[in-house]
Amino acid sequence: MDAPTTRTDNKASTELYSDEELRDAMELLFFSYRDLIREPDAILEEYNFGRAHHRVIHFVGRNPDITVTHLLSILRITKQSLSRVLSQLVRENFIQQLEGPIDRRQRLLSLTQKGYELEDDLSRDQRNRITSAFVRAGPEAVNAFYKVLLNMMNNSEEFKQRAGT
Amino acid sequence: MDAPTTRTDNKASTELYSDEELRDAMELLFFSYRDLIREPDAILEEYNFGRAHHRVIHFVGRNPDITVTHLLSILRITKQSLSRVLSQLVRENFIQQLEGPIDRRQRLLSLTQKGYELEDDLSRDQRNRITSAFVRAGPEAVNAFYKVLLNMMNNSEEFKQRAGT
DNA sequence: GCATATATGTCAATAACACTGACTTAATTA
DNA sequence: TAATTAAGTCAGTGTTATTGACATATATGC
Repeated sequence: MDAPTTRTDNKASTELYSDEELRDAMELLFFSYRDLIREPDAILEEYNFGRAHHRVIHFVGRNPDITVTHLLSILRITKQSLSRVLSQLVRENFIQQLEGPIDRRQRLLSLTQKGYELEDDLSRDQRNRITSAFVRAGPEAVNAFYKVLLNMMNNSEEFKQRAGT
Repeated sequence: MDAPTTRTDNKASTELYSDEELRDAMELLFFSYRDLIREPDAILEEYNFGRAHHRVIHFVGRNPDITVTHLLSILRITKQSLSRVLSQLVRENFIQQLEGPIDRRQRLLSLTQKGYELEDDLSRDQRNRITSAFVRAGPEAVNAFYKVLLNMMNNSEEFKQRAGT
């Protein structure tokens, strides 16, 4: 490698994981993420939808009767950004908005039958991919996979709590 | 869950991994990916760069003397999309282009000293995150993590070959 | 040596998805 | 009643991608 010393200056070759190994891990995440969204991307195109629509469909599907505010906090986008996507999904009857029974300002979001069907379609290849990856790697590997990713992210406690239900 | 039957119709509760478990895995990837790019995103902003610049810096850093064509095939974007980002990075002296010694049409790309410094900066938090996730999960978990992600992606053989060098 | 193919770069128009800022409306809460 | 909250809208902007059409220099096949 003809990289200058700043790069190869690895602090210590005695360290557990080399910088290059860590960069490998990052690429692995990059490539597997890319391959995971490839098929849904193709399906979305048929509807003239984009990834933003997929994310909304996914999180509304997993959190029936979610409020707009809560959805915004998960997606971490602005109201205006969500608006375009969400109003399209409502207009085309993939998502329905119901007035909150307690707080009538709220518009509780949920998937319609049509929305569930699209979600099923969009996630099919992803579920197949993950299943086959889990099966091929074995059950201990699945736990390890969860452990590593949870350690990588910020609010892992919150996630575990949600996923545990 | 009050989802209609299309959703909860899980084919079989005897299956190894439930649809909800698989959707958990997808969210886990989504959230950890998002947290991984958070810090680099903030650094890029100081330079008025975006994620596209980061990707170029990363892959040029890992593949010194890469050709434009090869870089395009890794990134899977068009020449025109790369052009804007790459010419900026060259103009600001993060990347240098050298005429190919054999094929003089080629412009071999590599990071300058300044480019390596930026790459180091951008990847620091990511490397720290991954290291700590690996350490906390233990060495067997790291192998399992690789195994699962490799099984999820398309050209895993190609990746393993590259990463193995 | 000439025709063809390849590597790179550029101009122009368009689209998806995000942003900021400034408001409005309706309903809840202090 | 006043202030706050939930949701939505209008207008303008920026980044990153796209397609299509060309231009230039170099390499390669016959």
